[in-house]
Amino acid sequence: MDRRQRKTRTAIFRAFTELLARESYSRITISEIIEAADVGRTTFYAHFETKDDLLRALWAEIFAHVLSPGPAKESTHDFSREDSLAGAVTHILYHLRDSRAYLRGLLSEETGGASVEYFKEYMAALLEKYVRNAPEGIPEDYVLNHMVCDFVETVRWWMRHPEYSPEEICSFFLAASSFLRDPAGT
Amino acid sequence: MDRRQRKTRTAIFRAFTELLARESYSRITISEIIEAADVGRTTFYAHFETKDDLLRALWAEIFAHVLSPGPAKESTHDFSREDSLAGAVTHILYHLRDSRAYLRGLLSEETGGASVEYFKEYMAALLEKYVRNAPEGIPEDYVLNHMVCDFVETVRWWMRHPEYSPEEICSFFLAASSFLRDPAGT
DNA sequence: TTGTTACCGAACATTATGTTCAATAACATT
DNA sequence: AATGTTATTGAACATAATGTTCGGTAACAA
Repeated sequence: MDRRQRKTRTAIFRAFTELLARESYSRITISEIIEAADVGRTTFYAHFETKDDLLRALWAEIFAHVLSPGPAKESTHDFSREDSLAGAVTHILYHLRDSRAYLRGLLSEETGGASVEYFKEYMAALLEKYVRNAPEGIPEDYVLNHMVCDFVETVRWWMRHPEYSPEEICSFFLAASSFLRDPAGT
Repeated sequence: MDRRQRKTRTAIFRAFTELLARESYSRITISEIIEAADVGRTTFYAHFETKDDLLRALWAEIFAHVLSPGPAKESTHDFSREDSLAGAVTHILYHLRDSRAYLRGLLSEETGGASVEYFKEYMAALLEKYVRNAPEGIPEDYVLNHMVCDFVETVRWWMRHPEYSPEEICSFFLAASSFLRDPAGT
């Protein structure tokens, strides 16, 4: 990729996340982003079609990091057995904590539903395989939807109570999610 | 209240809900509402400060109906013991079903978070007294928040699967909500 | 060196919000 | 029925944000 393109792209992302740390997504205007990133209006639209497109790209970047391969190269934590439910959830929570400065702006109540929906899509893909033991007669997609919503809401709650550790938050989530069963056996 | 005021107010509500049956809240413009209600621009702003204000008023109206007093005058259903959890939840679901035509537009994913937040506020007040048996060490507000989110998500799911009855939906919700305990004993 | 590509900024069209104001019609009161 | 009050109207206006167009400039890759 052209060095110029890379520069503008990161400048826009940096400006966007800095703004998200201070106000919620829906209140941020493209003009604000342009000014903060110090790029021309035309340039922004050369990279992203809409503000929503930028949002989608940001979520993709967050989860690209969460799902990054390699034997747990991140320094902040290390779980040898991330195929366990608690391990996987805690792993995700650690990564989300790295983004906490602007994650609040992404999940705030005033934020339009779009942002939360992107989050849900990624989480649905991650949690799907852990959904087990749905009581008889309850539709499967209801259960998955439920679990994803629970996780999102848990993270949202966490943003308002940052004093808890990823492990504690994980335990709250697991305690509240009666349908989630660990296929590996805890 | 002045008959003219009443007329415009109901005209605006009617236009608003009709539009909500077709598109989600965030996509509806005030100009659309004005045109559909066939009232002057100035008149709209004489009644509501913003579109959000109209939204708040609509939610208030919905729950005014849900919470309407009297010994179950509604014809669609009758529960003599609505102090039971299942009874209360089913009661609410019946009322929400009456609004299903536009409720989907109010809870749709594209809708800004505001609408869902109003819903949550009312539901938190209604469900609060049923929250029981939170596991040791889990904050109470986390649990309540969780339950409310679960209910909202349940209703949202219901809008996409209208073939289920309020009783069935109630059973799904109760099965998924491990923290909710009926103080009356079922 | 040369052709390509990205960036810039200013101008412009478009759309939606919210306000102002003078005229008109509906209302309540006596 | 007359009168003062209040609601509605429509047009005009200010403001703000989105998204596009275009000619010029600078960075890039060969």
